[in-house]
Amino acid sequence: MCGRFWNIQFPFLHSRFKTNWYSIMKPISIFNFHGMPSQIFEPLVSLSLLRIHLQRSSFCSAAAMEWRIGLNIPSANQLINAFSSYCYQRDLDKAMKALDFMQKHRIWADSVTYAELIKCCIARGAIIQGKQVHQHVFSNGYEPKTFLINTLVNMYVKFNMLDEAQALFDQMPERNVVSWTTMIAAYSNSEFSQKALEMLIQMLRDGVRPNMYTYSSVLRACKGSCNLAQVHCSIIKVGLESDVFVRSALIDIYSKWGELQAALCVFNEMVTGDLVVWNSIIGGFAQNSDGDEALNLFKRMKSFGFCADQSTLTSVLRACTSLALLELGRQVHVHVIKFDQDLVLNNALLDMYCKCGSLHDANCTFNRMVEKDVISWSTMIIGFAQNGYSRKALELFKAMRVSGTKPNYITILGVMFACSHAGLVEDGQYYFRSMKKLFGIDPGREHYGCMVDLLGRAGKLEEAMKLIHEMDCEPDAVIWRTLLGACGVHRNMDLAECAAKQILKLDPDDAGTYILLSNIYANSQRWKDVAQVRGSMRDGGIKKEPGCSWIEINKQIHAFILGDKSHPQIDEISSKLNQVIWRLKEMGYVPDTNFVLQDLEGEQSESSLLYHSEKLAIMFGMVSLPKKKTIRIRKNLRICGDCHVFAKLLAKMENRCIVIRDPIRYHHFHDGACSCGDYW
DNA sequence: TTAGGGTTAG
Repeated sequence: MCGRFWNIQFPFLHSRFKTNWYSIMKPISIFNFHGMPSQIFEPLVSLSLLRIHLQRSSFCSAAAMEWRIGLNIPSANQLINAFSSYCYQRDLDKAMKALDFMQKHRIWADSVTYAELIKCCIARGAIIQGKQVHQHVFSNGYEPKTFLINTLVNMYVKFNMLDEAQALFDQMPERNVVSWTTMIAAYSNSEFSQKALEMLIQMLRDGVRPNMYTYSSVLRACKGSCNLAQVHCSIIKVGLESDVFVRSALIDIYSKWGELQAALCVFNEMVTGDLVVWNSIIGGFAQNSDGDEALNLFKRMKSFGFCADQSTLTSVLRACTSLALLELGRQVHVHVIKFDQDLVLNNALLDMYCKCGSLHDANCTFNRMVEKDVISWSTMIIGFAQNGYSRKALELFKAMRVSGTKPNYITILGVMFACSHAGLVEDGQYYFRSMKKLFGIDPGREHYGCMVDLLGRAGKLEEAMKLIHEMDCEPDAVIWRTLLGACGVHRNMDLAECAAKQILKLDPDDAGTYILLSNIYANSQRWKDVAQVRGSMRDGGIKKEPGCSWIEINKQIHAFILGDKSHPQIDEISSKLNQVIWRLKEMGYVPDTNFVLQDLEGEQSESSLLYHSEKLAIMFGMVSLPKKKTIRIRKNLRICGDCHVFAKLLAKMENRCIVIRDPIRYHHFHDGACSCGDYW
């Protein structure tokens, strides 16, 4: 019992509810209504019976007992006190029974107690009870304080009942900064984020000064740099730019809009920050694929004495994922153990192992996870599919369905990716045709893209083209590029020209399209057309992105670019490469100069082919790592056919695994074969 | 005494 509630805090209760025999008698009928057996009302009921009922029965029956046996006479104060006690104990059922009693007898508690009850309703998702509290505090002319109405508005927001929240907000006789901020936060988190910005303007017009709570909420509603700049100016004007909540929200929103330099400026102005501000800036860089900077900031954070929490580690893992830093990722895993039950962190760990090509570690992590959600399952399915284990991906999808986890848009995309990369045309078509019926998911542009890939790879180019024309939405450059790639494989010149035309309409500077088209012409000996494509590229100043490969050795990342001889060990690497090629040629390796044509910027000779960046990176792995250690490479462009053959033969000759991650998928080379089954 | 910031899959 909370002593302070023994004092009547609302003097008007005396006038509304007089504690006399008449008023005490009234509850008796209520108690009977609640089902008390009539014999309980006999005056000679024993104390032990009372104890039993106090333990088993509701507040109302206990209060009735107390009154009947004359041990205690419940006054309005006592009833309010009991109600408060139930509210603070979060005993919702008893509190609601007491509330019902109070409602019938026009008794009101204080705002703080109702706020506690509302918190309890929110925590339990008890909408009906929450509405009863709302009705009670507005009944019989009672005028709740602004504080209490704010709490009710917040309750509707938490129940995702924005219309009810807005209606109550509109009825408020006066609104303070909390009232406005509650609604602004609600709209910022909703699909009506523009409304949050409109409310900020209305609030200022009403003469209510926004505070740090308001700004940290409204920032999330900013769409684009224009809104953001205006809100940022407003923050500076009211002198709130140094608040850590506002600062982290600013960093976060600038990062979300890709304005990392602006985010960094906000961060660098900080004199005393907290862990969340550090997490905001690290997360910002990690999410914008700048893993290097994210890791640098993480090092700085540690030098300032901050300890990483689950959010920090999640971003650090994401940085490792984008850079394919398996060894560093493994070190982070040691710290993840501290937060073993954190689902989001475990999902990030799982993704790191998948994207770093270590499926064994990924599978162990997945199997150890106590809690799995749709992201965990999707990550593992996509991980299997991208690493060339399509059958395992489909088996896991079946297990997911058995587990009862509902697949979503991305899960189905992963399943279709598995089908397209394993040539499982019938399975892919089945999932595509039945996804709406089986899972309630409408096929989106990406699903169509997977189907075009599936049909195109299988040589069903006309069917792929037909599907593009059947799409509900406009096909984008990615879909046309997929078709163009398939036309290259199956040498369909007419369709290739049509697809290339569509891509260049949508993305006129796409170097990849010019190169693909040029290769298709070259493979058919159409040299005039090859020259025309190259001329267009030259005239348009369009340059191919240079091929680059990265390898992690002793926590250092080494980058290799075709023709770049700046690496300090380049002589050793070149010498090793020449030895290896000589030995491979003895095994029957013949450089496939068809692929020289892909490299329009480089020398068109066998030597340029032999110095493709992944070959250099593999050689550096060979001279730097222990003999049996897997060599893991990440590269920015798709692997060419010659490097693919080279890696397969080398893996067999050296009896070691080589893993190459390209922008689309992974190649695990082992014993003369690749996990992609030469189908990529 | 009500309102606020950072983390996961294509």
